[in-house]
Amino acid sequence: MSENPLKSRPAPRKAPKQARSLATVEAIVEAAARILEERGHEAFSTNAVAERAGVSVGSLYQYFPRKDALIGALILRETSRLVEEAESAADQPTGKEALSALILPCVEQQLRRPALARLLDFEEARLPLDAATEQVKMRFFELTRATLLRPDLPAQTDMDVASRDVVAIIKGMVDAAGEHGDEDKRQLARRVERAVLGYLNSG
Amino acid sequence: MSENPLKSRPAPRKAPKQARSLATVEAIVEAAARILEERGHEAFSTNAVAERAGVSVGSLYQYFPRKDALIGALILRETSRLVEEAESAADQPTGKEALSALILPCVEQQLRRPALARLLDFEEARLPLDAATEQVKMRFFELTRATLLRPDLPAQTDMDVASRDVVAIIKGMVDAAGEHGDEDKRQLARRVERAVLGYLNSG
DNA sequence: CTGTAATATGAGCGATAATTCGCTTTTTAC
DNA sequence: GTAAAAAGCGAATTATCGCTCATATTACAG
Repeated sequence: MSENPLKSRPAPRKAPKQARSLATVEAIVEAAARILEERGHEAFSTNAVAERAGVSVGSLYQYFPRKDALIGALILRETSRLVEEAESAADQPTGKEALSALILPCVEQQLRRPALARLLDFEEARLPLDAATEQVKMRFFELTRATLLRPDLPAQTDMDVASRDVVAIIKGMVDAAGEHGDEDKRQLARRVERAVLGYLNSG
Repeated sequence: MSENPLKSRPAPRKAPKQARSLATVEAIVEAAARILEERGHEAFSTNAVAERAGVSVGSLYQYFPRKDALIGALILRETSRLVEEAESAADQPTGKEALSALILPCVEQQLRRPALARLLDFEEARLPLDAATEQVKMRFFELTRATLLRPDLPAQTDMDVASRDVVAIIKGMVDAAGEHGDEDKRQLARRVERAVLGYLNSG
């Protein structure tokens, strides 16, 4: 009755218990990242990832139930890092500073590994995400929303729409910059702030 | 000497001469679009496209030298349509109206077939585009640039950067809207205009 | 030291899918 | 009508790749 008719459940594999296997899992995830960013989705095969990680395919399948789980793990890793850095927004004295503290991590994340960031952004829309990832994403949205509520920023009529728009503006500009190539971190961050503040002010 | 060692040339296949084959080519391209937007990259196989188009794989390969050429044709088709509609920007009396005339087609294109638009946008970065497509894309960029030069819009210090940013803001917001689902065309267009004007004004 | 649990291995199964090619059918030109 | 060109066909070829499993190695508890 609780079986899987066609599409199988998330199928949680073995969790690493010893230090050795923890290192294996990390190596696999990082290998997946490198293959994706260097050679794209096309070359992204489980065999390629295993080889690059210096382990066997069998080991890979002990910790990741299917190929897509690798991408899932990557999304979780990268999103968690972004949100951790963005948490500092909550501590800023003014809304304007909080906004900067929100934007800078996005810019840094994107410029650090542009190809990877862009690709994962796309996969995020395609893959069903697990609860943990969904929660981290939600947290970022909440941080944005709370920032827009700061008293020194112009009030918005619909906070949900405004939050989505702001996130979309950031994502769009930062993505384009990653595609275009060489960009100065500070300059880009300043331009994104300009765009977002411009949007908020003209509400 | 003029041979292809490993990666073959664009390999131009037969061009359709009769009405029958023209219809075949169109059916194939549209089938490719439908498979991509309905079932994603995963299900996008030449056999699936041929079947959906009601032709044989052999026929498909008479007009498209390889699988990717299907996506290339789709990108050209969609981009051309967008640019055609955006041409009206040049005829607008004011810069503000020209900006609207630039933004509206983007919004319409995206909301018409959101999944397809998003996917092609991603493929555009992955695939090497032919000269024709490159030229159409350039034309859109030029239209944007010319619009930003209108005297009633605030002057920008770096027109290239400003143009890229504006395109990025449009793309980002419109993409997010397509992902989010139900959106009102007019409302979305108005919000994008707000964002772009806000950006331009705070320069 | 020894038994057991954890971890690692990689050849190979089964499935899918890109592309070709010899052939048939349809259209056009005369 | 007929020959040649254009269009269409789809089984067969070839290759790749996701994933499993029977087996080997390593770590750890007592």
